[in-house]
Amino acid sequence: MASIIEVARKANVGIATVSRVINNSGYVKKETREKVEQVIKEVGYVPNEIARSMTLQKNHIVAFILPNSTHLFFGELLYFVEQELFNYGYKLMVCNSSMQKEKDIAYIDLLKKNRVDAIILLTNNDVESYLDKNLPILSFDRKFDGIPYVTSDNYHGGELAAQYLIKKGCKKIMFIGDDAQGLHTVVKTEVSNRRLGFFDELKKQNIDDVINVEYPLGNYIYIPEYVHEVINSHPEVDGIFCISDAVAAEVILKLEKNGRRVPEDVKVIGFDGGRSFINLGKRITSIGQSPKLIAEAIMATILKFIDKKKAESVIIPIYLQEGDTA
Amino acid sequence: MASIIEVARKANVGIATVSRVINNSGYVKKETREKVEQVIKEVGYVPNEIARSMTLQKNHIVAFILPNSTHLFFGELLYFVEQELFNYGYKLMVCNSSMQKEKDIAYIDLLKKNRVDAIILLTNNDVESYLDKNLPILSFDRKFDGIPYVTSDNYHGGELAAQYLIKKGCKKIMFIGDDAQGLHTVVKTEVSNRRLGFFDELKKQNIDDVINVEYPLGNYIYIPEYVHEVINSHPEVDGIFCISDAVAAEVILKLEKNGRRVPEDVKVIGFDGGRSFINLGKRITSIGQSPKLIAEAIMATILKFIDKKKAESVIIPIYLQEGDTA
DNA sequence: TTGTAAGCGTTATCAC
DNA sequence: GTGATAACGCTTACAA
Repeated sequence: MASIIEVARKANVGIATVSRVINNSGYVKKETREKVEQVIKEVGYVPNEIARSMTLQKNHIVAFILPNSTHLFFGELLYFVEQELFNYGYKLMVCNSSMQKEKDIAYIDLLKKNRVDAIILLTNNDVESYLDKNLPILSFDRKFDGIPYVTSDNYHGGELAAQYLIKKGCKKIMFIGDDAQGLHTVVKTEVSNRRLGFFDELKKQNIDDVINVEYPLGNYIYIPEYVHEVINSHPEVDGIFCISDAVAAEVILKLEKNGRRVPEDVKVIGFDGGRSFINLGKRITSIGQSPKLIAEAIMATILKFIDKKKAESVIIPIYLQEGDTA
Repeated sequence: MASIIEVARKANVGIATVSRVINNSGYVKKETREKVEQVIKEVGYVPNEIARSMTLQKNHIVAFILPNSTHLFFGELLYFVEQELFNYGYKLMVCNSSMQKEKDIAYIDLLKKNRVDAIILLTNNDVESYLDKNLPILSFDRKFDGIPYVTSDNYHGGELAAQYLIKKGCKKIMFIGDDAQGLHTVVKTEVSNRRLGFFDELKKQNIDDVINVEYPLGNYIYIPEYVHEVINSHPEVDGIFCISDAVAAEVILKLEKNGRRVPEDVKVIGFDGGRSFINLGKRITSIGQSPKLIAEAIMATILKFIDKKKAESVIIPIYLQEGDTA
């Protein structure tokens, strides 16, 4: 494949001139430029980004490490992140960890070697010790020491969920989630604030007797069997807040299988929003996160990294998304 | 950041020796190796992949250009492709074209500059003239001149759909799809074989009077309003094959809104399978494609590119996935 | 076993 | 305006 040297030779100019032409930098006489451009076309020259990255110490690649791009919300976030990056001339490398800590780590190592311009990290694993503080890493939904993060306003989301269930007349309330604030898992995630906001708001409204069902993090979708048993053993419950729409969907399915109508008998509200509306059944009432706003905040953080400015953590507003289940 | 030279100096060896150590290549005396490894740890040296790519003319990056990673089937395919690549030591760059031809082209250009080791192309746009035949490009579901492709056995899928509807007793049958074989769109896709196999099989079973509803490709999800009108104007139809599960979902929703029960009054069968099962309503009966098998075939093709062997096109088997709608 | 040096394809500095 | 040339960090003959 033709290199800049070949172009320079055929155009009877120095390589610096060719470089100036392709980058539109510095002064080049009009005729020289035209001559060079013609040769470029003739030999089908395409600049080599790898060599460019080498000199510039910058490859315009950003990596996104996430548990699973097929998870509806994560996948949507991925899409918007890619759009933002494209608009700013960056490419996206996708790294599915499949929830495995070893894969998180393998990817972090890999990306260090690849000198990517930034890493977006979305994980529930305790990888703090692998995170170089002066590497351009930002995290979504997780706090790691010295690493800026972007997250939705999970606490307020919890409050909204509580308010909504109460407004709808629920008396006996339950929370179901795979998040454990250190009880079962090591890492404390921002997601646990959903539960905190929810419980705080209930207390504020004088509801203390709330059933809290937590279980160790799995694959974000399926719920351990015993959780369903717990639900069944509480027929008095008439309002449930689930940590995600995926969990809400599972819960609703089981409730209806056991003859309890949603929302007539039990109201269920989830978290995430967006695409949970695209399905053949009920639309899940949910606390919505905006993947677009989140992607924009992530991009802004990355640009700060690139400008060598200090990046602050950001909290993105959430909203209630009314559906058919609460 | 420390380079190989710094390590060499501090370990009192040549850079070639350091290179041998980090790549486990060639002979290195045990003590020398240990000394070098110790220095590497001390200075926190991480090999620079960019420089490595430069020398090796190979960057271990594969790019996947696709319309939209949030599309359920595409997203799932993306996930499996990434897994395959990871297992073989390759990284994945994701390029969402959002169905826009200009973005397809922009990405193809970008990837030429980046000298990626392979490009997986999934598009409905006519980008043939931008496809360098000696570039390592493979396509999914589309035939481009001189480019190997991987696709599901769409034709047989169509046949299966026909057989199933007939078996279920359907008499008046309709096909709905956004694929146009040149009627509306420029590119002939492999997907059009779904329709061909379907019609051929019906004819074989002496059903000739089939209603064919086609419309220009949109975003894979929403259907033009007039299609719904066509459906309504044919109350005699009792079996519908839709080009995808996304389309089937739309169709089922509208049918039920208009008081026609699925599958009691009308049986509907889609195409894609897999995740359409995860929702709060009926599971769509579908002709399933296996993203895992497809990803494996794609990986095999990429390995052929890398080995400079000739890559043949591959057709992946499909299967019937019974659900609640037919 | 190990070290030297060429080469990979750019950009940028500095003369001219 | 333009052209040498160093530098980026690595791999790999080739020599020792």
